[in-house]
Amino acid sequence: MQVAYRVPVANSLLAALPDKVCQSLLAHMETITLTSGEVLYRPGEPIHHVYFPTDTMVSLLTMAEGHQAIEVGMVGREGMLGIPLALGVSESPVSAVVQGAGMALRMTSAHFHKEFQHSAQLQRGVYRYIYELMIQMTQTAACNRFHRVEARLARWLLMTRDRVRSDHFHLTQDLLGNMLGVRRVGVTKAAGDLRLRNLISYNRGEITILDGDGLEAAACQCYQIVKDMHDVA
Amino acid sequence: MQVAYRVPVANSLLAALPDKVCQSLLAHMETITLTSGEVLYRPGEPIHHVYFPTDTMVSLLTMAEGHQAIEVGMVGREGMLGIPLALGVSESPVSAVVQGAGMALRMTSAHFHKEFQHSAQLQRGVYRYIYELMIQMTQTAACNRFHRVEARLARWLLMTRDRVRSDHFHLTQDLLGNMLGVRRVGVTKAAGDLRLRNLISYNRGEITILDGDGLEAAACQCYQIVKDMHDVA
DNA sequence: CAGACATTGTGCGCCAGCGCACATACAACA
DNA sequence: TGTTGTATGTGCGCTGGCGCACAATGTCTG
Repeated sequence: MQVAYRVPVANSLLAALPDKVCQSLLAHMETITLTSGEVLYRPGEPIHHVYFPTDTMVSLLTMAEGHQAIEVGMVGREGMLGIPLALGVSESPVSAVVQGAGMALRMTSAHFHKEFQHSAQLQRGVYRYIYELMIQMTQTAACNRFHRVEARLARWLLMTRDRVRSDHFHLTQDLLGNMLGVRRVGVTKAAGDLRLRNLISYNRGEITILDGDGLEAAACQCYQIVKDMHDVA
Repeated sequence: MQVAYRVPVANSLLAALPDKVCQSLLAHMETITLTSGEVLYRPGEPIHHVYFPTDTMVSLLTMAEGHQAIEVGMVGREGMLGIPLALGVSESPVSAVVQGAGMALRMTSAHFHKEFQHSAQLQRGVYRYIYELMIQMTQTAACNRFHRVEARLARWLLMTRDRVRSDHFHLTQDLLGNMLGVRRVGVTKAAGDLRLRNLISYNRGEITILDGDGLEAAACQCYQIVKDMHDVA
């Protein structure tokens, strides 16, 4: 007789599912390592896999006419990539770019579709997550419009920390500029300021959060708003 | 014997449903007149009704710390209000404010929930719409970040026209400022410019689009992007 | 070790939009 | 007819972020 003990799953969307459902999903999944800069989806292209990050972070990016990209959402251990499938669409409207290298579970679209049809619990979890992602997106939209670069940078670093579960990650200022929708130089200035205040350190893409509380104080409230939402969830 | 002829439904989300499903929904709906400025949802408050606009337009707004609101989405005859219900959540994350006075069909949350559970077609339609709304939101987010007030104003007017199905509507510059996330004075300037170019006319809140094509030229491409998406849909 | 490249730092002029304050114009109503 | 309130127009100084250009590092590789 088999002992059914629960393997701790590092992705909280999966972990929240009943044991049976979760095991059934895991049976069709593989663990893969995502590397920084990897592009999981491109706008308009079909989705081949869904991903459940465990200790990595993936940015959702939109382009704007003649401009660089801008981040509209962030997916980590609290969520999944490939939600259009749950909405009956098989292509991604946004780019998905891996920011923090790390691990994720993945599964083919076909398998996901099958599991999704068969499990009301999975549906519930995914739909709930879509709701949360929409809140994150709208909050991000307002934030991108109103708040200063320094506060947005602080928020971004904190949100990334929460998803990657580490105070240290690799990311150049150039890429950060793309996330925040500002010039690289704008990041240089904002980051330099945060460093002066001993909140972070960085060197050639190696960023470390030194003072999380201080960074929270420097960030806009958008950080707390999105964080609270996920906690309550 | 009853003659089952098809009543033309002015809401395209409903109209796309099979006759039977559509009739079943209509049986539980009432037609109401929405007046400009009416608030249908407030963030965090429970959703009592879902709405299917026919010739009105409703703005979805988010607040940002210490700032005015900003529009993150726009719902007209192509969609519905109350999508959180379809995602298993009974409260709205955003404000929903009526911009263009007009008619809508509405139905209680309880009835909608029942119908939604029983009709796979309705689910398909609504989920598809959620997907489209997400695209609109992300595009709006990028647009709000990058494009100039004048282009965004032009886009807003065009999108409103498409939803209200009229070249003329009532809206003060002050309210427009809230939509676009800029000062009222910013709207005065941008609108004055559009007027100088004979693209629009306005007087104490009465706005008329004089030259739709010219306005499209003045708008950012975001207009076309979102429009194309709905057409293809 | 030298060269190529990637990353970060700095300076400078520019401008869209902000905040504030005030002026005008029109409408409604007493 | 005057008063009050709403809507629009204008002016002014300020600033955050932009675009551009160049300098100064650190890293990798041949």
